[in-house]
Amino acid sequence: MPELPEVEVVRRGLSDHVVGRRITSVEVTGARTARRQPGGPAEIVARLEGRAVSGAERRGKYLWLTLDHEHAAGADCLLVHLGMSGQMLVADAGAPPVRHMHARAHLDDGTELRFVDQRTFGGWTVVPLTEAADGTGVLLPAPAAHIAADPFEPGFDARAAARVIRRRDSEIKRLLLDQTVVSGIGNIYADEALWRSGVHGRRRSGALTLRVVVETLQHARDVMADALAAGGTSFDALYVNVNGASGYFSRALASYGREGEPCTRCGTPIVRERFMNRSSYFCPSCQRKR
DNA sequence: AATCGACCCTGCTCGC
DNA sequence: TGCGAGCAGGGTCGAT
Repeated sequence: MPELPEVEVVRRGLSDHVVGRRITSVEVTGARTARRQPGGPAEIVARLEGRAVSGAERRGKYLWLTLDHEHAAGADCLLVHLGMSGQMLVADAGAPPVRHMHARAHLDDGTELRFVDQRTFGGWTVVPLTEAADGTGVLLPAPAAHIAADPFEPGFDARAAARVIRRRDSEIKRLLLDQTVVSGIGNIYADEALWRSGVHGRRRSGALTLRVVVETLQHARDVMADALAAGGTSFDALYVNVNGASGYFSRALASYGREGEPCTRCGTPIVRERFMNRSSYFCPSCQRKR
């Protein structure tokens, strides 16, 4: 479900409703939710109980809550990945349980933070913070230290990312989706960015000019900014995650999900193609393979 | 070393 | 109405 804009909406909600709270007790019932945690569910519980949440951070699609600590060297965090269907919900204590809830943390203000995930590709881990592998000096959760900067970060360099893309030998869409090249872009926004720049997703990256790749990355940033502006508006105080972009999806997407509908630029019907075990949508007239 | 396809899950919709 | 196929915005892992 979530690409960068949706994860950012969740982060903002956590910042408003969870940061500053202390975790009083934790339950982790989903084995798959804890599958990345050495020590499993019990380790997550042990390392969260009694801790205060000091911040809500994000890089790309990776989200984490920083935890209070006595010594800088021991800084750690609750790393959350939403996968395809994960939600972080804030509910009043005693609110009825919901289906697919795999973990929850009771907070000292009488609310509880829930992790709900139908397809179970998401997860929680409590991990140390380390410096990013890209040399920006940003602190990242250790398992996400290899993730590249996302287009919204001050340190993001579109030209540098474009040079990496051109140096690699693969299809441009595949590289846009590679979180170690540029993070935050998923299947929808990759298609939208490629539509905006008029590039077919199967073009080999090395065959594109630097300028076109830079433009595509800028389009990715712009389309995600548009989605964030649209999705960030409808916000329910009780729910941290609000499927923020649903209104945006129905109206503003130019290519994704529009198979058979006319391209808004030229009128040619949008085509859907199988790509990496998912779908790609593009305009066969505006976006030529060669 | 880098690239690519298979795979991990559940639930919903669609066509027969 | 029932049933299988296909699809869904994620990442990881092993084979090449």
